[in-house]
Amino acid sequence: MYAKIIIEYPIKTLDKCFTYLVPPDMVNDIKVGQKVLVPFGKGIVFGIVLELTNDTPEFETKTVLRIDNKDIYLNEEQLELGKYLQEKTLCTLITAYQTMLPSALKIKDQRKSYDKYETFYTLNKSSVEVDKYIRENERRAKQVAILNMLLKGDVLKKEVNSSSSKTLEKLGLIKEVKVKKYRLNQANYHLREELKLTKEQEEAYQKVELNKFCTYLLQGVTGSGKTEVYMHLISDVIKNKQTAIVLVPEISLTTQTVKRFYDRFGADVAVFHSGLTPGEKYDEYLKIYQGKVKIVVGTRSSIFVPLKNLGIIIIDEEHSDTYRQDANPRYYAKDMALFRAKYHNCPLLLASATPCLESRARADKGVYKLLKLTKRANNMLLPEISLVDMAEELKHGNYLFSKVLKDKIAQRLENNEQTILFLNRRGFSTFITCASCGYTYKCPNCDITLTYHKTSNNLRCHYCGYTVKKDDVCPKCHENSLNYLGVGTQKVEQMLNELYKTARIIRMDQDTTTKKGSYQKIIDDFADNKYDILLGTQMISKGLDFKNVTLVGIINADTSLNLPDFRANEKTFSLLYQTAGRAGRDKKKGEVIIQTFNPDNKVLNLVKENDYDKFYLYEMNIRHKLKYPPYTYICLIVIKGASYDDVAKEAQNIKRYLMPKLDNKTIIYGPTPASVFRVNNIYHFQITIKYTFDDKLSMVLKEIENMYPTNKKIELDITFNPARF
DNA sequence: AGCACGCCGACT
DNA sequence: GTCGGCGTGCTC
Repeated sequence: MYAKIIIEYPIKTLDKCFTYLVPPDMVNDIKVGQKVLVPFGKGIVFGIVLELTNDTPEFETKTVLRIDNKDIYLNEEQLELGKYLQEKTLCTLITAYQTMLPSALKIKDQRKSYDKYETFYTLNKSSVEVDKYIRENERRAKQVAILNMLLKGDVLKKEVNSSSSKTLEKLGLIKEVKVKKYRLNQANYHLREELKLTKEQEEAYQKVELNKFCTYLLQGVTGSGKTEVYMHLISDVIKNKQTAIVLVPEISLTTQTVKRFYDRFGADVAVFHSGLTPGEKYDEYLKIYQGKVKIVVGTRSSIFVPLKNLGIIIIDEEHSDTYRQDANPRYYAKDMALFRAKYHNCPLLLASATPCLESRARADKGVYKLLKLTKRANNMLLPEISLVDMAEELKHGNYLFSKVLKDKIAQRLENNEQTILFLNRRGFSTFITCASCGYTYKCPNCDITLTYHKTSNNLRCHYCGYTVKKDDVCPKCHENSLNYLGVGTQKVEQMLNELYKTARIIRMDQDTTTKKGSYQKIIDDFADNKYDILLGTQMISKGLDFKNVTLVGIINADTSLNLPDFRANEKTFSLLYQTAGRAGRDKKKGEVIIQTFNPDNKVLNLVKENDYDKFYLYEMNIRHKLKYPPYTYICLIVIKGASYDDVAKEAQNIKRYLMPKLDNKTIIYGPTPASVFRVNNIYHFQITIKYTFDDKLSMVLKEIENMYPTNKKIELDITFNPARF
């Protein structure tokens, strides 16, 4: 018997099978998907068995040395999924499989075992015999005590370890047993009954057909109770003896959701995310692998968990960027979800208050089934939203806080109600804004914000390469206020403290949430009314549910609007819409104040109207005109290297190579300096490909990748459907 | 990735 | 004349 094996090195030239002889004594044990040790070149490497065959190869073979872990291997679905991942991202197959495994099971991991055991004492004789011994040895109090404990159940050895226990062991009355210990203690939960669905929820729930593949898009306004719909569906799935995956954008931002899953399904739930230690992840993986849990709630990589009999896959906040991995392999969890849902012939449910345009467009075309929740549960009212012109406020000396926002905050303090203030953090790229009127430079061709390049003092569009010189004064208001300074949360916090001396303010940003659990503490404390004002960045916009918050203030709405990204509108709408949704989640109606230098901006006015569908139609129109997704697909090639000249030259070469080989409807932009042009002295250029249909693309890109195999001067990164470019 | 083979420059 | 630079090519 021979085994076809891929080996551990993630190198393009090694991305193929090598054939090894399976020694006779291994024939019964070896399985496809197992990790094995094989001689390779001068050394010994790990590999994964992809195929077993009895055909004798025409060349000399070496022999498989041993199976690394007989019991844990990739099942048939995982092997298929890996191939799909490879196809989708152009990574090596071994990288694909590595990506699917927890680090403890990754091939390079040298540790022998992550298994932990605990030793218990258990009775080794019948209770009758033990009773007899107790009666005959009443004087031996210690021994009797131990035996009495053991009659009630097994006891941890270390709790009773003594000369007495050793004696009992020698007498054969008790014995040691080793039990696998799971690192994660089961979370505390209080099982709760299912809530009754509202009429709308019930309708959505009824429309999802189990045991049949179909993608659904559940579009529900903030507070409409999407989670409750998931629960009911999962409940049915469990009754069918099937399993479920729920993807959430970021565990730490969704603790409230996760808790609800525990409270509803208890020990059937496993949580999977990057915050777990390798050992914890290994344990959770094992539980899933052995079928001990039925529901996995987790972040992006959880889409790979080896649950069998999937009955439903749910992607919560489906518009979130976190479902795209921005390191190799650059996969999109949604693609993987689609594959698995098809494989198991089960529904895939995408859900969001603000679906990404691609999803919503597919729902419009009937590719996805659209389910809508238009009302908040418990008859909560949607908040009232108003825009404030900061250029006007600035004239009256109101910097950072408008008069109306200041007044409203004061009002809440008086009424013992809470306020959330949202500070739109700026991105990593530098763009120029006029501090007095809010003007930003835009590309006339691509309608995106121009990026500032300090060295040449000009502004460039990194989509098409359009360049202009930076003016000394603002071209719109002629003030000398063009700058690229942002405001930090600390500065805002300081100002708040000065404005409201007695208010209890808590800040939540990267600085205050790095410690484990600190995020949760802030959330809990705020929920307990220990603070009046919560000031934060992006991380406060999602999923939080505070009953007493009646005011949400958005300090600087424009920042995300000006991101040099064709999705800037979509991001802004989604962010502001979701943030606004934090207000008025109980009886009291909420209010939202959005501060902006662009009060006439269409997107902001659509946020004000609180109407996703209107925004969708507006934005689709723009996307259509400029040929952006969902009307096209985007593929991004980033060319990286230490030498500016080499990178620029090779980028040109790649473009020249691509031009004649692609479909004539496919458009190639660039090469242009990437939005982040220089990082650690590595220069980045990018080529953008816009296509609607191009069956040659994938093949041509593979050719290009092969043109730079071991060339250390140039590195390529290819991303399909990038989050931004 | 690692390692061998191989063909040109500055050294005891 | 040799030692060693890293470009190229192979690994079942």
